[in-house]
Amino acid sequence: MSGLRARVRAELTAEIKRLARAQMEAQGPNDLNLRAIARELGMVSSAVYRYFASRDELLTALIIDAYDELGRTAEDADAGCDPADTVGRFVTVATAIYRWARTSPSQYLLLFGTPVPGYAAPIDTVAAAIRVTTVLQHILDEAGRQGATPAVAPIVPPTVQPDLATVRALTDSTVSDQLLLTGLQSWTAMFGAITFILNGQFRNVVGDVDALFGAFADLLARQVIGARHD
Amino acid sequence: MSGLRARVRAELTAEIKRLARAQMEAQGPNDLNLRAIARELGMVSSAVYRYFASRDELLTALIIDAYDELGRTAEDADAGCDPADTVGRFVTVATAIYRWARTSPSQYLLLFGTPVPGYAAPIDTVAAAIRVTTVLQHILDEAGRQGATPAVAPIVPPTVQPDLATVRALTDSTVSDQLLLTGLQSWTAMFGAITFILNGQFRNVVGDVDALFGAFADLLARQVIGARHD
DNA sequence: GGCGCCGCAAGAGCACTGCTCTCGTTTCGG
DNA sequence: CCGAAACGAGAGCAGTGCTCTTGCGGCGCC
Repeated sequence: MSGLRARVRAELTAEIKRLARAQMEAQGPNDLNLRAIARELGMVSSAVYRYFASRDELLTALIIDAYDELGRTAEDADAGCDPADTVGRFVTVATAIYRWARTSPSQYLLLFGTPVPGYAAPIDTVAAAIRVTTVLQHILDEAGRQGATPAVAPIVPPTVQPDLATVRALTDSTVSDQLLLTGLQSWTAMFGAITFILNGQFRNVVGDVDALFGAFADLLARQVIGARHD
Repeated sequence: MSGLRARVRAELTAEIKRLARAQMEAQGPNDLNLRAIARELGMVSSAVYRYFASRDELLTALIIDAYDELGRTAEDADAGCDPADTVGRFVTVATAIYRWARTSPSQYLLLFGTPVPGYAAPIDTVAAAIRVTTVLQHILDEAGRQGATPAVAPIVPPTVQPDLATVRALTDSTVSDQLLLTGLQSWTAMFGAITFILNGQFRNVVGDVDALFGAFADLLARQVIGARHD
């Protein structure tokens, strides 16, 4: 096992993914071109199929890698924070996610952009996707333990209560329905803002989008963790 | 002018767009297939180019139409509201937008999904895009006139103040920077939530996404229009 | 060590795409 | 009424994802 052949294979697999990422970064996340990758590798297109059975399979591998990078980015950012400062943690993690998204927009859009046509995310991606939300949820858990209450109390629809319960179970926390629902809202708002900025939806409207996102992140954190009564 | 030929041309143009929309709805917004449209029309592919010079031009036309539909949807929803009930107006408009997005997801994603590769939205689309935001801004203006204040006061970065000023000028309103920034945040949060739901990001997490969105909309409205001191 | 198997790259080829060009025909407007 | 413009058909070009066959090379087993 682990002969020369296996090593070469691993290297080539990584190289293909690297080139694929570079290509997406250069010309949008949607037109991943197997033949161009093969060309850059000095191979013929059919040879690439020895490493990835199809374009979708390569895409899946890239998605998993991206989820992992995103998760690691969030974890690293959170690790450098004062654990008790939940507002600071949220802002720090949000900023780190935003920076990563700006650095490699095509990878971010691979995860949160429009899914490619006919592509159904395999189960493999789910595990990788949980990582970043776990970080966010841990912050929420800590806030809950500190007795935090959202600035505006949401109305929790009865039909989503079971869903909240399963989400809560992921980190076996004890946050209230209201805090959890507000947290969910803030997370989608954060990812939504990043997607908006990346897609250029604020073009010709807001110049300093970095500052805008910073203001959003701060606002979101304080909307979720509004008051603390012990 | 307006001879038989012109009428046939207008009809065929509309028919091409109709088929394009149907095709997108059937198999994702990204693979708009000119040849398939020509086939369904009983024409040869080159004939379609008499009506749209390129795939991008057809796409642009569809985008403008979609922005118009979205704007009209928002306007109609707002028209049926008590003008003074700003929270109710926001929730009503948001719900109408959400319903439209669920009805024709590919059209919504055409506007708020990942832009197609290499496609730069022409100026024509900008005018159409303003319509829906104008509705939302009018609601915010009314709230401002009533002396509303956001539930959590945002920190307004100095660099975005001029941007806020230009946004404010669009409806020559007098809302405060804080209210306007919070409004901007709520709008991106709303569109972000819809995009999340449409992209299936909540799959296997939340079952009743309709109820979830309703809760989000209500929460957002009350976060923006928090207190009123006259 | 040798041998057979399997991984590998190459090349041709299929069905498809967006788009261009040419060529008769039809329709409109001065 | 007649030339110009608009139109549809068809062939064709360059490109795509993917398949199949054909040799060549490293690998493990006896």
